[in-house]
Amino acid sequence: MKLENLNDKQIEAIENTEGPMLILAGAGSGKTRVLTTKIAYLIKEKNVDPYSILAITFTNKAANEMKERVVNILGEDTRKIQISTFHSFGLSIIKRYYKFFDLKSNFTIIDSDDSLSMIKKILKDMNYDPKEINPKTIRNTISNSKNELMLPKDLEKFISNGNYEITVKVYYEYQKRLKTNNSVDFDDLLMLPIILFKQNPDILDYYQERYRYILIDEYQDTNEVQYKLTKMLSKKYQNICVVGDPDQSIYGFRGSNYKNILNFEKDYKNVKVVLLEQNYRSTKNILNASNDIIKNNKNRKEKNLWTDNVEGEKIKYKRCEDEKDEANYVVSSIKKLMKEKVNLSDIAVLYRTNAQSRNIEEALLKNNIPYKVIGSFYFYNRKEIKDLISYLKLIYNPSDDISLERVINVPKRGIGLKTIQNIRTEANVLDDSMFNVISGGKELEFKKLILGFIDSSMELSLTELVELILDKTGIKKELELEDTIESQSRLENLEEFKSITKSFEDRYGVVSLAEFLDEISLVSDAEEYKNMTDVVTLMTVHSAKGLEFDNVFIIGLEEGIFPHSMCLNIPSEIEEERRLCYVAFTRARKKLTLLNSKRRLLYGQDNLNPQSRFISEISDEYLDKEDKTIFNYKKTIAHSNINEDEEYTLGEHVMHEKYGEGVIIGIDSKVLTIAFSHPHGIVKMIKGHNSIKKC
DNA sequence: TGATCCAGTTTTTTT
DNA sequence: AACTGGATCA
Repeated sequence: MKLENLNDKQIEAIENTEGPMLILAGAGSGKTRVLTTKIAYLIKEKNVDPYSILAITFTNKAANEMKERVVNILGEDTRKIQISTFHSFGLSIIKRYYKFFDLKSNFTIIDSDDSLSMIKKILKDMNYDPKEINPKTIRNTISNSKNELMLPKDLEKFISNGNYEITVKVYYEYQKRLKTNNSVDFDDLLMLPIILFKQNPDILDYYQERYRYILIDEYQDTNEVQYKLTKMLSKKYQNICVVGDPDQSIYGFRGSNYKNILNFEKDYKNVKVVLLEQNYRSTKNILNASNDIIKNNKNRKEKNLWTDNVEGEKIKYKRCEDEKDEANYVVSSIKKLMKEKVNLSDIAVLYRTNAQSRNIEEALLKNNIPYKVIGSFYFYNRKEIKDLISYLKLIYNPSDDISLERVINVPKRGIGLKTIQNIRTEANVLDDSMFNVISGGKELEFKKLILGFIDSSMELSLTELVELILDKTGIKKELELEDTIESQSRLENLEEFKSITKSFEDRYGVVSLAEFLDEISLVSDAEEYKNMTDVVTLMTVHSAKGLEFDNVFIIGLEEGIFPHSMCLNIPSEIEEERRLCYVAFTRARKKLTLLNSKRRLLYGQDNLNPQSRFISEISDEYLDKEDKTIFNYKKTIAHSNINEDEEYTLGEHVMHEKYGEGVIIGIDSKVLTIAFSHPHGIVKMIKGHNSIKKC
């Protein structure tokens, strides 16, 4: 196997396959390439069975990409190789040993929203006032405990005050309810395997024997449980290769500890350390500015990231008047790039908080520039989607009380709070699921409906099942009758969900409900299923980790936004914000544009934020502050040639210059929703734009 | 039971 | 500004 186009350090990292290895890989240093090549090298040169390799990545997306790359090098039969996130790896273990945890094989995973509503209900049942006891705090404490491997009885030992006592009580009850619901929460996916291994050395031994070669990506973002799991698995053969960059540790709020990577050399004996310090991604200007920022962190191991790339353009910095102005500046810059024939897929807009996407979205919409927003909230958190998923979960796991309560009266069936309460109490008394104790009334109708779905699910495809649910429950009919803009958009979302199940089936062949539910519980991002080709990407800096783009815009670089106001007074958190900023900067290959605004409407209030300290940390020689662009909002609208008088009707056919023929399925005061054929799908456009013609 | 209204709260980042 | 939850009334 030829190791071409790799530098000495990279080759060293690849060829040393035995024993513990630490790869300190700076941003853009070809880390993913090294990892995939190393996996290929193990299989091809060292005759390691792909079955014996375990590779852990941070996101499912990264896992899929890595798998594709390995399959590309070595062929289809390496597809069985275990490349996944910690969470899905944990799930695979629990699936295999579900009996040990007192679960049934059809257990489901509850998300953190469901955890929260479960905790709220527990507090209510225990007669605590949610104003005095914050359910979120309790959820976080429970989550943190699990990430520290503490069960209720362990937490009990730490009781120091009244609130803690309540937390412990809730924790006990929470665990009990998870069990009657036949479900696990997110943190269980990591904690349960460790409990299993601790109590069953033979099972641990099986996994140790099986996974003789372990590779962990983004090691700087591992938390305590993940650290323990890694350590247990690698103990026997010590062929553990971890990759990471302490400067890119950005998940401290979730319990990640960058010290795990700093301590790696103490944790294992005879560690081989390889430093990847050549950056292949960014221009000198971008890299130098990034270095300028990160060197302000006190708590840091000095490193020297360099590049042979061109000096490149200076980094643009624009201080705007307000957030609208900021969004319009971004859009006008994108238009300029479009004129230079830049692909939209080479452009990303990054921000600190999800809420910031809105202004950008509006501006892009007005100017008819296609985009996608990466982030879970936008899709899976919508009511109609959550309802639909709850139906699916309930069909798969009828013990899932959370899902049952969610949909038992959706659409309205005249089953009120009182009835639900009665069922809940009875279930509690009998220590059974709500579904099982239903025996009469309108509830029985509902139960029969679900039982019917369970029958149908045996012979229908996933998409057909979804269709059936929307139909038989009356969800579809209700929304159609409502016939408002709101209900239209809900219907569209449900259509989109079907296209997700469809593409899921296309991709993996016939899939079971189990597989699909697992996947969407772990892959929170609907965007991963769409193949939108040439669109601008909008996302938080956190989601951008591991990605790269030719052109990057970072918006909201203000004190209070980035760094976030919650962190301003805590030095360690400011350092994390700085690492986050470093991650944002190093996503850019060629062109980086920084923005902020003097005034910003936030939580209904006008805020005057000074420029971010991170901008002040960049040496002037890399910055271009003198932006001469005179930007006029009105001018852009005129420029995009909008004929506001154009009238439309629902169902009308139109022709788009890029997407071809489409049907109007929604009309707003200013915006049209148009369904185009695959792969474009449903697109929103401003009325009367000259790119659409009636036909 | 369900619709509506009002008051109070909230917003960091995510597998 | 937007969303939640609770209270009130039909």
